[in-house]
Amino acid sequence: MSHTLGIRQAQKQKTRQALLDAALGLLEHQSLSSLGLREVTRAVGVAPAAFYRHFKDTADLGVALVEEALGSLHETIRAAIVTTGGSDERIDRAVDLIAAHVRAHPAHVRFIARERHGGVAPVRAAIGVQLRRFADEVAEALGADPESGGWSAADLRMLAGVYVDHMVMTASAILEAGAGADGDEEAAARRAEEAVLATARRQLRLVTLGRRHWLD
Amino acid sequence: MSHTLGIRQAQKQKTRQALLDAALGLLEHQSLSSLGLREVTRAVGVAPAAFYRHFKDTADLGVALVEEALGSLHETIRAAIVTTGGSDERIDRAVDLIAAHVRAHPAHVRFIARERHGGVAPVRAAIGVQLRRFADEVAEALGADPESGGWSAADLRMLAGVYVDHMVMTASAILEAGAGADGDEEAAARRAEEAVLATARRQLRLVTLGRRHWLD
DNA sequence: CCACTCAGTAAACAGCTGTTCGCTGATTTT
DNA sequence: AAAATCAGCGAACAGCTGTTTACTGAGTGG
Repeated sequence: MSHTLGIRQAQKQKTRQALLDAALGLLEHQSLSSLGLREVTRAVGVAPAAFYRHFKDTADLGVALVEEALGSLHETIRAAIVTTGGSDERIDRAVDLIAAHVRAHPAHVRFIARERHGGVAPVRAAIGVQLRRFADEVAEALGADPESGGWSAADLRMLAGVYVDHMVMTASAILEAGAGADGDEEAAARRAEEAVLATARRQLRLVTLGRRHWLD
Repeated sequence: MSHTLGIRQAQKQKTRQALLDAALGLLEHQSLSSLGLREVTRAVGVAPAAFYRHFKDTADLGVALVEEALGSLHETIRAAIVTTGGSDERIDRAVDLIAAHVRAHPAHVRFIARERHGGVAPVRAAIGVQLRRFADEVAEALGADPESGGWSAADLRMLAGVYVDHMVMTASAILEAGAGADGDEEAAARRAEEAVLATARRQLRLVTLGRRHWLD
């Protein structure tokens, strides 16, 4: 789509991506707040000073990770939104999409869940902005649904917030379920994950029922 | 209620509490994962080595903080549970209780929200256990409610989970609302907090509606 | 072809970290 | 009154941290 960037810029972006990937890996067992610059460069195999060619901070790197992580989530959300059919089918599909997303990008999901309320203010803010954007998008889609006739914009926004929050919580819960029995008991992990999905479906059904009787 | 402990043990517990308080203060702007042992002792005005007389780790200190923070929350939850009256009154009271709790223990709420998905495994586990305990308690109370006739134990547990999760999320949102416009604009902070509370009430009303029509 | 740009290097800086050691002196126990 | 306990101290340890510096050498554009 664009100017094939020179081999120099290509190499630079490759290193940048390597830094992001290494950081994401290191963040599996710690918070961004304690991620060291040297730690990241060491994992990539690059001099500490090279870090400054790409980011000014580990917080800066964190913000870049937010873009990456929520960029992929955005596609999943759009896919869930455009789903048609009865409410049960839509719920099943939404939960399946979330589960698939967690399976495809576990580190991204962990990062968002961990840093959403984390100790690094710019990262928290970036996540907040994006999630609010998602909620606006969902609210707009809900407004287009004939089932939402008579709903105020504020109520639609409130409902959308419930859906987005529930999605993030569910994604994190799926992750925990997989990590809890990891190692020798893969079957137990599968069962725990299925239990999380079943609960998530029931919770969505509860919300959908409330939605249906909102205007009484 | 107990043996008046000697002046030695009293002094020890005083130092221990000072360490906990100092840590809680330092955790306003960072995650437990990056909290240093020396940092805490320096804030208290005590030698680094003294730390080991009370905790073996900062993770260990974190677990102690979980007990403290969720101990106070537990009382608030019990107060919310025993509330009687129509559903709207119960919702208003529950939201008011949460708001009061956040005002009384902001650092505790921040700690729990931050470390619930944080980078320190033992602390995450401790929070998970306690929140699950709270949910069980809520589920039991819901089961005693005549409005829950015909509900399965699993469904009651699912509903309780929604309530507990929503409470934690709301508490954290109240905190953010207060911090967002802090400093020169106290009026704006009040308005932002009231908006959060209004949304929380509507969300609870939505869930209550779903609950009422669950058995259709 | 040649001047220039600039991603990544190696070294050095002061300052921080967790942990261990033997010690002190007030409190407790015998 | 003598003996034992033990919370807190101060010093030392190796190893880590972020940041700056002058540098190299491959890639670029006129």
